[in-house]
Amino acid sequence: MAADPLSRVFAALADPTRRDLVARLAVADATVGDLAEPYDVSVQAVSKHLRVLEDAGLVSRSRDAQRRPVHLEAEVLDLMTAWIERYRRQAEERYRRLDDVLASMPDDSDSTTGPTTERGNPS
Amino acid sequence: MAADPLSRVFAALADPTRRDLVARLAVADATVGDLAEPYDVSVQAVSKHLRVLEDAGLVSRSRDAQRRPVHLEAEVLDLMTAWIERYRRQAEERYRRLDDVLASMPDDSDSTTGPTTERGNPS
DNA sequence: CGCCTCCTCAACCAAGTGGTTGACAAAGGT
DNA sequence: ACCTTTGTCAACCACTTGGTTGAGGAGGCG
Repeated sequence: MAADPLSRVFAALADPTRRDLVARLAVADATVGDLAEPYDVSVQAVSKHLRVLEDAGLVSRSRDAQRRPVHLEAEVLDLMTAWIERYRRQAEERYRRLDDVLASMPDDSDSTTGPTTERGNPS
Repeated sequence: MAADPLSRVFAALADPTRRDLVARLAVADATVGDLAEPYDVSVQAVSKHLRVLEDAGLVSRSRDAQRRPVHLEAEVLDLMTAWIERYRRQAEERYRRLDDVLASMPDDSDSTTGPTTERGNPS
């Protein structure tokens, strides 16, 4: 399974059931049984989902008698927002610069096809 | 494949190669060949990755002769940040309230074990 | 002690994923 | 007109995934 943390977090949240679990855990800690109840899948399936979330660092399980209360570790979410925001902003910045270029260019029928012209090719 | 848009976006970014593609596309549009060059996988593999990104709405492909310049559609990222932020904030809020409760409670040796006590059990 | 509850582990299965290779369409270059 | 470049489609493969059932461990309860 994907070694890097970021992939694990993204993958963990790529499942609707898992996202719903996170949503519910944002409200309150809960036991596996409580969490499983609304969905019509087995408790084992939910337990597996929780393990995925745990491996992603999104959730922690402690002990309370036979119960294993699940707790949301929300900090990991910042990892994602950091990544996302970085590139969203970068893309925005690029569009802004492109607009500037286009604005300062009266008309040039060759470059209207695409911005491919200013590509910085590696190697 | 996961029907809902949010799952598709999360799943799309759960792969390091795909995240790298997004990162590079944030800088500039590029052709499939350009994008494939740095990785030591086939062009077909990259083309597949791009399709996943496209299905997630993260990327669009146009035409320029035989080339198919790929363009990043950064707006979809907001879908994710919206989701993430919502629950991160909700969790934070909860911790704040819990702190308040604990602060207003001098000492109660029974409730120190866990916050399980204030669980709102359904049905 | 014996049972019942809560949960995980193990084995299995169908479907999806990331990769490969091979064939081929589309468009230019010569 | 050919050949080359650029990219997709299709078939195939190993592996992962989300689900199932069955067994079992850990810990109260009568």
